[in-house]
Amino acid sequence: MASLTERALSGLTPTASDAPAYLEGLNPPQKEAVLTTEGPVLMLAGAGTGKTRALTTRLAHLLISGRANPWDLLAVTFTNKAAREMRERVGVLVGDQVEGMRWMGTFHSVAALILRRHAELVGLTPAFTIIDTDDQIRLCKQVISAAGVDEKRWPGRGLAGVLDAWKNRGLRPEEVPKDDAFQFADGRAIDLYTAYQERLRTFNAADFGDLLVHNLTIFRQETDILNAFRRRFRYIMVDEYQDTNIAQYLWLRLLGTDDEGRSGGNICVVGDDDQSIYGWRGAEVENILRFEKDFQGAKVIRLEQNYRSTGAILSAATHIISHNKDRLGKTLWTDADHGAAVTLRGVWDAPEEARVICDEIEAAQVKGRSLSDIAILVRASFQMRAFEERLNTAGLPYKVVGGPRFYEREETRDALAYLRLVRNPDDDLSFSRIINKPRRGFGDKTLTQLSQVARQMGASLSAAGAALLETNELKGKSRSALKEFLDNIARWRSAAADLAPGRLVETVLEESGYIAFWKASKTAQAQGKLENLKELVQAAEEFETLEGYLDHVSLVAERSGDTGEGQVWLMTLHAAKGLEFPVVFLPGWEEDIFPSGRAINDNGQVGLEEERRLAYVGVTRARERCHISFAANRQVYGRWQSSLPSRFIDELPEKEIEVLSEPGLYGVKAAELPAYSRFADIAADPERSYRTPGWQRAQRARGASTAPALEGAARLVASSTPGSSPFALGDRVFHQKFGYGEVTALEGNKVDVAFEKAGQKKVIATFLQSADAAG
DNA sequence: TTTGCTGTCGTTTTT
DNA sequence: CGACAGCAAA
Repeated sequence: MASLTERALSGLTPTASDAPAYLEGLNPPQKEAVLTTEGPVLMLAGAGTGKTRALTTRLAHLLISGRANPWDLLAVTFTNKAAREMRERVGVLVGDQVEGMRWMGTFHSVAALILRRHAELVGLTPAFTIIDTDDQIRLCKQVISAAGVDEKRWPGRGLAGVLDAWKNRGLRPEEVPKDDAFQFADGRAIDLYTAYQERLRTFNAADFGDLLVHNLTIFRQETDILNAFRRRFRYIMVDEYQDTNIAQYLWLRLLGTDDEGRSGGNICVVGDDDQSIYGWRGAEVENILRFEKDFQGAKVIRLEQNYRSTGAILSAATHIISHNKDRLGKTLWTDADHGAAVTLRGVWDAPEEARVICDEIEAAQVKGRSLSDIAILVRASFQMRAFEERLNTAGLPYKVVGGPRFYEREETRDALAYLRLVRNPDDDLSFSRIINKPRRGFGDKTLTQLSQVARQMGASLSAAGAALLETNELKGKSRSALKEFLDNIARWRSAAADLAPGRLVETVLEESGYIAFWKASKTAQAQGKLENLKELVQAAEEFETLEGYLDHVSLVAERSGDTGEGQVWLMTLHAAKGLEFPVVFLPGWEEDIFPSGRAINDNGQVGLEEERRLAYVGVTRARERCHISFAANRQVYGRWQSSLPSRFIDELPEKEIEVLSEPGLYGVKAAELPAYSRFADIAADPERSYRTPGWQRAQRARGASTAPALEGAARLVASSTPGSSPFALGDRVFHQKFGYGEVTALEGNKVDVAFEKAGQKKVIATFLQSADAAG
């Protein structure tokens, strides 16, 4: 008897004319991914292969074919943005039904939903508060100090990191391997974890990691609850599976299993092992590499046809990623034209890199390219400064993606603390945040006193405060301030039942004097903060309950966004994942920057492979044009350093690359890296490099400013044997940034120089002149 | 309470 | 170098 899948797949045969319209235009693997509804499915979707389309069509197919009700579909993503996009696109296919998909959201929002239903099983009430990273760190500090651990040596942030890592692995305090205790505070880390969890429980709060870990606890303890969810979630979809951490993986394994515990549920995970770039925050590439073993009978479907990039760009990306070892393996291909070559350019330093790129952007704009078609993707945010400066001078509007978000701002967090305290008077973190904000004469000293009382009583700050008011211990201003504060909270609390969230927020902010506090403030940011508070009230007006609103803010609230229309995009490579742009600039391809020296230092080969995936992600963002560049000198922490071109540059396919650099820069690594000498040849060929528009533009742009040193260097290399240095031990030399020095060692094209001012450095011979010539 | 000094440290970031 | 935290002094 034909399985549902087989019957569904029969719709693919040419004779069937009644294939549903939503399948039209899908390629065969995409169709297969949509129609293979039963059993575990791993959809390996390369960059730009129409993953989201397949995924949303699959959801639509499950609904339209009547296999699942909207409210029984579990569909999880990592970001709210991805969840929203999925919702929109499924909505286009299925209409109103999408409204009923309440289990479509981020891992955290779905886990929070489940936890609210069963909070009491982990010692919380359904109204528990979700605390953010900042509160987490503050709480860690408190725990550290309460435990008498040296706060100098063991900062709160460090503990928060350790706890996060454990929670990412799904570990409760009693489950942490004993040896791991030495990751922090000389072996006391697990005790601190226990104390931290106890305090969270007394506040009736959970941090982000807890949402998942508590879910695991509930599922494991209460089989009935787990089975109820298993029956409900007959179909599960997971986006970006390569980014899941262990806790999320365990969560999915529990849910994606049938009642009898067989790992054969209808779970469909979508991802790309080549785009796993979040190992450093707990993601386990292993999860996706292991999927076929974890879920018996899993079907692997590869989406390999790329609809985004030109052949040249794809070839560059494929070459780079092929240097990684642990891969499931995919071969991307395209019907698109080969397109323009990927360009590679070496420049003198970061400011020049920014200048050259901005010149190209201006040139593209003149040719009618919209600025919002162009993106500059950097490895680390410190690289952005040079670009921002240059974009400003050039008068090019730009939009930085990333940075602090709305709910992370001081005023938002203060306002939220008031609301949380209204909902949950035992929320000590919120209490201590706002008890003296605005200033009420209840300062740190009194707060410490109150904390001690609270600890002795085993009660929250609010409760301890109320008890303290019964006695005569507090006097004067601090007493009246505390009384007024607690009375206010109680009054708002009783008012909360009858007031809409928007009205409540307004009332609280007005009556607490918080608004007045900023109105009276003379700081430059005060006006903006008041506007943000208004925005906060407006946002609250869209919600029916305070709970719904607070969850929205802690789990869903997003960056203040504008569209970036007519602006150049500037962001990190991480932030660019999932996006695409017609024109992409990838600056800073230098050793230590990209690949990041720290990634390799901390994680060796694994770290390097993740960096390489990041390079792959970067290149595959480009649709039409991709421009890679590197600088020979860079200021790091205020010191000039010479840098070597990234090893990833050697992993590019030569024939796809157009070298636009000044020829002098291509002596750079000839000695070490074979690819380099070949690039050097290309660069030395006037047909290939000197006549390119980029070269000519660079010539023009350079003008007279930095020219002498560079051309000096170029001349020098031209007259020397490639790959060897023209200097001898003891030569007195001059370097543009480091000044005068003496050669102390020679190693191929690299020279050790004792500089008079800058000290001992290893530099590239190309950038040295003999001191006489410079003199 | 604000100001200013010193010291530290320095990827990537979502929830 | 520069951001920021923590702390001492006014």
